[in-house]
Amino acid sequence: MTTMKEIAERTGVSISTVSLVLNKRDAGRVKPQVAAKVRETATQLGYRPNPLARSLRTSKTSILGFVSDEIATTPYAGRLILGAQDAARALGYMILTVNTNGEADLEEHEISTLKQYGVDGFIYARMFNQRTTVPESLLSLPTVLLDGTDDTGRVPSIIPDEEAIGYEATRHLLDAGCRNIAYVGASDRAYAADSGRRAGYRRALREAGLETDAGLEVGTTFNQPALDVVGDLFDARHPDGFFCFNDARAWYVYESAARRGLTVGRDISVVGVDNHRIFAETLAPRLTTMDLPHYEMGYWATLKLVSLIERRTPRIDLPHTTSPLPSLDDHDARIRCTLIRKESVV
Amino acid sequence: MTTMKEIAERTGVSISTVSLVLNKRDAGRVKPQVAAKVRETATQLGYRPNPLARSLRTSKTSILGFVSDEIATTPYAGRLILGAQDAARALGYMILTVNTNGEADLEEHEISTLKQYGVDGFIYARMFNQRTTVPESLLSLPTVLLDGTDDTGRVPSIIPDEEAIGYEATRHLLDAGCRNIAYVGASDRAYAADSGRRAGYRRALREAGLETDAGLEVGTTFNQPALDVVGDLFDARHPDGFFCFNDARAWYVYESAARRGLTVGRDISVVGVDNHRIFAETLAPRLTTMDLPHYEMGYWATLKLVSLIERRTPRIDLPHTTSPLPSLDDHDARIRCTLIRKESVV
DNA sequence: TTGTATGCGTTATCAT
DNA sequence: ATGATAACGCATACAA
Repeated sequence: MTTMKEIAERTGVSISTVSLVLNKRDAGRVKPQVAAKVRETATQLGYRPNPLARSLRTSKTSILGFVSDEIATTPYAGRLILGAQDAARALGYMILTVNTNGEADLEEHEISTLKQYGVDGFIYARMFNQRTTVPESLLSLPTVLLDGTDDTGRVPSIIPDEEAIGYEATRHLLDAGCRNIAYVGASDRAYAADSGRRAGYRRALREAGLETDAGLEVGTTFNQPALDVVGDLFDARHPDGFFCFNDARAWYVYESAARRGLTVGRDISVVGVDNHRIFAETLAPRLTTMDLPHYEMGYWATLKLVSLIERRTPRIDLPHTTSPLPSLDDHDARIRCTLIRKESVV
Repeated sequence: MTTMKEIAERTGVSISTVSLVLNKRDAGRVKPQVAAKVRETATQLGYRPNPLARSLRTSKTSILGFVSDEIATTPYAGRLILGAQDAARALGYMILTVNTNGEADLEEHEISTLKQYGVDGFIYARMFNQRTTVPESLLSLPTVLLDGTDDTGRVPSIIPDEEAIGYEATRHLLDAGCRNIAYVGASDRAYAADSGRRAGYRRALREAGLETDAGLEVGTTFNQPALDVVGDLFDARHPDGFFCFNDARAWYVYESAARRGLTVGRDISVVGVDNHRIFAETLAPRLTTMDLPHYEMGYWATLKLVSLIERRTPRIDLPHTTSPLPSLDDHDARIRCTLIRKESVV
């Protein structure tokens, strides 16, 4: 690791001068020839500043703390983190990831450890959109809530536009010709996204001139009880289209259909929000799935956080994305889910 | 953030004394009463050392670099990271995670950034056990390969004991009474685990006095081609038991069985290695799955790395685990997969 | 037994 | 236009 001192010695100037040049603070303060020489030897020696020493002086580490409760249990957590890290790299930041295993005291401990390491701000991430109380201990630093809905509205948050998701999914089924469309949701109230998606589903039906009907809306848990609920829905209402809260629910529809001799993609249409990605390998192309824009959400959370930290809006270029981008100035940025794979709805 | 300086002032001693006491270097060097007073005010003020300042002095950051290629694409990556982080926390380390998106030059850039931040060592992680060449640039620091097999054998690695997995899975089927057991593997040669599991499968058959038979071993890709291969296997050999490389493969068996009027758990037995965890929510309890010990692997990788860094074997206490633990002294630690959920084999 | 001095790599103030 | 110098928080050899 080459230091400013070495550059100073090789160039025959003082460390101060090197610092000035390398921090681009030489506007009419250092002779251009000297500056050029400094820069030259710097690149020649492969100089990279020591962020730790710098932060000792500036109390600014360019490190972001990423606090999440259950990194391990959901597969798409990775995309959240990936997006956050890509944005961080683009903006010159690193991310220190920490998980709390859902334990409050461990969470406090990890947060204070992160503060010790001098993080410049926090991303507080949930793994699905749920009502969340941001820990008091975070509020002393810039904080962004990711994939969660803040109870108190004190911190900005990045969440999927659940209503739009429900609307788009249902429109997709309507466009495919379905007229008797069911909603298979989550009965567990922890899934805050359920009500938004259901609302979007209803709006799409109303706009199409169809009646909403509570009998076509069910909520399930898992396994046999879920199969029972969906089976009853099949037998009582004979829907021709299903909007499923996630792919676990879609599977129950698929299974119930099979047991009745119906084929998804021919006799009935199914759109599911994909959480697990297993269907990309198995059921496709018989099922229409919508990807939640986790990558984009992670990316935008970092962008938002950095704009808070630096009190300026960073230049934006989000790679590989199809989602419409929210405004960084919104307190709560809702990201729409637009990616629909495997067009196979009848 | 309270500093040593503040403690020194409050206690009426010098910073050096405070440093000595707080680093437990006061063995007959500082008067016990003074030491006690220092410790008292330290806890009273809630002193936590500044790791960045310390590392500037010691060039030892207590930060580990975690380099992985595709954090996002596999769901169990999270468990690898979780295990690594839990171990890191227990040992007083933090983990700086970085992902390379499979791009070699990005990888080099991230590694050098990690070095800038002064990481004490690297965990180079793959997301499934595959042949891997560890980048040259890592070798200047202690490095452990996680869930990958090193080509050159230069760095220690933590991998699943694939042969044991294949053996245990097959034994499980044998114990359930199966006598005509098929292996549904992965045809893509990138899956290095395939050959080990197949070998374990064969050993279990031989030990049970059964013939191995290439006609009972297939390899699949995905979707319709996979369904075709498994369907042919059903029709040609009528197996009564299936050991499946992963749960995607298990699904093809499940689907093929259903199409032939056979029920898993009654007419045939299936053991699959669980990668995606979706089956816990859907197919269970009809399918027997084996969990890969990703959490433990992450944990052990960190433990191994820290023992390399500190040149001593850290105290060990792995929480919440059922896997037999490998010796830290082994160059390549193989971790057995022992967790079998949902006992439902006929 | 305790304190002083120095340096880690950087930034920033103030002379020159 | 450039260079000493101090300071950030901590660790340590050396002095007292």
